[in-house]
Amino acid sequence: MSETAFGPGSVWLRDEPERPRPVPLSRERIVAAAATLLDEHGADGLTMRRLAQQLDVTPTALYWHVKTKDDVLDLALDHIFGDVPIPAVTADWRDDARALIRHWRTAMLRHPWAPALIGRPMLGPNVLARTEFLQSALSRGGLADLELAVTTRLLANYVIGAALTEATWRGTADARAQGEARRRVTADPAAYPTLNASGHLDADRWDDDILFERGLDAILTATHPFEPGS
Amino acid sequence: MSETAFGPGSVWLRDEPERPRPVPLSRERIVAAAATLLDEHGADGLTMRRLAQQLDVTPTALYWHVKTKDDVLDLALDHIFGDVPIPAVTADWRDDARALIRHWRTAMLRHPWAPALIGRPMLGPNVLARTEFLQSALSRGGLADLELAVTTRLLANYVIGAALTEATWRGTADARAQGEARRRVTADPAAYPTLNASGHLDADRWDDDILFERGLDAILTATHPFEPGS
DNA sequence: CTATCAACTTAACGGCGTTACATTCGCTGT
DNA sequence: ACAGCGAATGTAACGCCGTTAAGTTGATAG
Repeated sequence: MSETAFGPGSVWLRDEPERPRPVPLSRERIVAAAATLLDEHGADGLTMRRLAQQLDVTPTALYWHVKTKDDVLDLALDHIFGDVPIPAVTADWRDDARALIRHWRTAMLRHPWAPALIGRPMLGPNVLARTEFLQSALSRGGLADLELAVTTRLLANYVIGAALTEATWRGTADARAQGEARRRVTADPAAYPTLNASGHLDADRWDDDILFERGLDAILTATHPFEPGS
Repeated sequence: MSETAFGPGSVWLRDEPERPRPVPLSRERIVAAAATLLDEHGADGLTMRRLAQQLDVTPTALYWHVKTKDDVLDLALDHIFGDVPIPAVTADWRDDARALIRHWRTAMLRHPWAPALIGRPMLGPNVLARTEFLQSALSRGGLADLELAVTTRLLANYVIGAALTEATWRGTADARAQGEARRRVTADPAAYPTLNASGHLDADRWDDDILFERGLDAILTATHPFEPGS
């Protein structure tokens, strides 16, 4: 015993909090917590107050590390792009591009709040790194200048649109609206002949993964500048 | 004078409001006002209170015609799809599809808040009508079953993604972030060789309209089932 | 003339993002 | 050992938000 049994130095009598500030706050901790909250409660479930509570901190403390809530969202969006694996470079540039886009979509579907958040800059380091890989794969395939720009945008916009619509479709709340829309379509076959014939509103007529993959194939096979091997 | 000069019947002394309820409220008036407000003040600028004020009504009055604010957003989104002209059917199904998609993009860019609002059902009557036209054009081209579903989604996702990213890019606030991103990229040419070479962050290197059009061409020329004329 | 019911208002609740200001913590120089 | 100081967090509050419960009006029908 290094102190007298119940002297003022006894641990049990001191009322200081056990771990007053165990881990200091930081931008990264905030962003990680935000991403978790978004995964659990959706986009509307993220509030500064909840975020602070999750970090054992008052809401205002966040504003030391972050300027505004929109900043948190921007950072969270770029954060999850860190989950998109950058594939190894292979001999087939098309496979490389395909792999990246596939990973891209998968990551966004794993965090369904993310697609809806695009509509923000998308200029974070993680996004930039993925874009660099994509463009390098395409230019390895011989694309340059306008062709390169067109295809980059085509692929990026396709995966963004796909993730957005698929994430939307999977939202549980849609079930009712979806059913009502189908009823409206089937009720008026004259107005919607093709929609009825194709079963476009039958959610499970075609598998989303297959549809996406075939679309991706269509883009990439349409992309043939001069074949570098010829 | 049909009344005594200052009798109780004089118009000037009666304090009844001139036009107590000139135009009754209605779902359509609400949606139209919402769309206007969204155009003027952006997505964050639409408040039930502001909306009510614009309609000379108490905020709560809106809730008689509409269940929730999200309803207003859904309706406003479908509303602007009414602005997408449905092209006349021509001999070239590709031209038909192209025209619709073009109109689609134009409408969304005219209302930059709209792309960010997708991430909602998109099952309103106006959207359905446009989708019907698109699918009918494609099936006129000989597409069916899986091919039809793939191409429909490909086109829809492309235009959605394009509108979303373009509307984002044009947001004024991005100027700073955009500059900073470019600085980061140019500062580290080893990490972003292709991005630097291609000028992917130079916003005005390529015209958005041209990029979109070429991408659309790529999709449509890649789409050749059996040519119906052969 | 009164009953009904749709359409709107009054009042308020709880939660939100954000700010101005006070407080504490941890270090640095003496 | 301690003063001082800036970085990091807390307190309190402002104004706005979406939404609800309960009252009030105004036309219409019996």
